[in-house]
Amino acid sequence: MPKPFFITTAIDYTNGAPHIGHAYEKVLADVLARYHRLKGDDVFFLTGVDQHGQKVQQSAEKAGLAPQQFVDGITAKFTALWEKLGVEYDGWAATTDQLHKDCVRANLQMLWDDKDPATGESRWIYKKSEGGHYSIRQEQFLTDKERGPDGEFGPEWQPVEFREEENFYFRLREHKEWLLDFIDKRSADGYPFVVPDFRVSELRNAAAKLEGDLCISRPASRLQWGIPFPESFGAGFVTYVWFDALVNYISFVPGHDSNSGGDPSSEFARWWPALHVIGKDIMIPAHGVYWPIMLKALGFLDEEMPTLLVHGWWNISGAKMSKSEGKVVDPHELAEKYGAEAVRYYLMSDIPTGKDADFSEERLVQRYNTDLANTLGNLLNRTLNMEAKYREGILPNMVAPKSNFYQTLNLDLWVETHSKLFHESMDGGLVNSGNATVGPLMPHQVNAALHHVFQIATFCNGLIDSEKPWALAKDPAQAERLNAVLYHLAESLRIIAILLSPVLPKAAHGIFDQLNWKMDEQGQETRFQLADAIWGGLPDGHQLGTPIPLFPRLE
RNA sequence: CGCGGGGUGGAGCAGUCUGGUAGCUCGUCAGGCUCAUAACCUGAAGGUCGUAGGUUCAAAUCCUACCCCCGCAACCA
Repeated sequence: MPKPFFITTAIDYTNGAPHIGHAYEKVLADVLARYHRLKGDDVFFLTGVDQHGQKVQQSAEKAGLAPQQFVDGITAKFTALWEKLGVEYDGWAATTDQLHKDCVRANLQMLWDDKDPATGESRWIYKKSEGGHYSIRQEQFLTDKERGPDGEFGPEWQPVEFREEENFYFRLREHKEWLLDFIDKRSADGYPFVVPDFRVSELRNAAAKLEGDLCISRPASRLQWGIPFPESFGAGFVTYVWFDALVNYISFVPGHDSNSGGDPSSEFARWWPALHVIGKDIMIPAHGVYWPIMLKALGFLDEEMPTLLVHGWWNISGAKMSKSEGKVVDPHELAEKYGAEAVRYYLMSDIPTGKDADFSEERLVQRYNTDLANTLGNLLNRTLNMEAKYREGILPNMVAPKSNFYQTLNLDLWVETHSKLFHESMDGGLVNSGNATVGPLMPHQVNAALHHVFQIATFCNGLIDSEKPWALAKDPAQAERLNAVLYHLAESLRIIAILLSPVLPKAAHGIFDQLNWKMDEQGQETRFQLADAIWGGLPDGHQLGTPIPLFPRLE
């Protein structure tokens, strides 16, 4: 029975075109999804777009379009980018989807109907009237905390007006202790709620300061572009964006019945809970505070809570990305210029998961040339050329160890060791080194995993130099040794390609093609599996393909 | 004393939880090789690990104080 793996990304706000940060998050999730597919897990990868809210409404008005028309246009830019970058999701969460709207409304209804017998009122949602200074820009009421040193509200809030409003509120405050206990419990269990774990303390501090409840409605008078509250709440209310957007993680899961709210079917339960890949800016408060409390309200148990994978940011020349200062990078343009695989490789290799990094086009080119063109591409090329030159492309029978030479190369051992390190970087957990346990290791470290794969390629390049196949070829007495060397190189490349395939799916297949290793001959229908990454996969007398530079150098 | 992250050879980083010859990629310099995408391999130079104390046989790593940089309002992952 394959293990289910449910992974989501933040859904992107359709108020502007995608930039490099959007691309990073989706590629990261895609790589993790592909890795789990490679392991043979059942994967459901959900991503999408957050289409409601005041800003969209305003932007649409400005553009002279109906809101749906406007978001459809922006949404198309996102889907086109994912296609270009090879982001292959299984579910598309668009918040204007009827399925989702039904789910949000069903959830609200369920929380509303969950009455406290003592009072006859909902245990989760209450209505109250509040007056105060309202920031139109922020879509929120302001408190004295937001006042500047001069006692006035700063330009970041303007325009501000006084306003009295009746709204629905979701109870957060009374669940603060539960949330803190939950966060602590998960950490104590060695399964932190937030990865990387240095963010746990940040979340904990924020949660400890939690006061007040969350306003989850907006009067239709000022916001039409949203999901209307169910009629039982009374007319004229639209759902606040986070109470709408977060629910996508439930509504688009297969088997979820939009009418059942928090009473999911068994297929839903099989997928749940998720690994939520999000940016550090939306951990507090949305995903780290609102979401677990919402899930608790909907009847999810502590052991059914998700995990947050919080990634860092790509800065532009040392500073935070900024649209207003023109500090943005267009991933579409980048992929046009260098190719999708180059962009994927750069985004995955040049940032430690969870931390920030500096984006640089020069670095992209450098990493491409060094790792992909020189180390790996050239290794493939020289290997196949030698095969063709010395053995007419036919791999000698080296499936089983046939000579002492085989034992002395140690390449199979090296491949095994670094494959293991590759998996440890991806999976995390407790890791043994020598006879001591040195874990727990943080999971999802794609950059480290890639490093280990390239260690194999580097070792192969070194082996070629020390074995000198061109010299062996001139000495008939060394035929056996040459056979062993050539077989080892081809076999290593095959395994490298499998390990690399989550990050570089197209290049991996390029390597398979050149090795002439075909899926149908291996009894595979759609994709290679991790199970194929064991030593000895290339059969006796295998005919290799023609060498073609796989990663032409960028200048 | 608001919160969090960071300060490690020329550049970018890992290592810090679990103290024990300071590691990786790039760059520089010198050699080697010729199967290969002017690619590949080997070696060298270069660091008092932000500062000052403390603990210890031993500190980049633990403790204390301090200094500096970044994020915590918007567009925005």
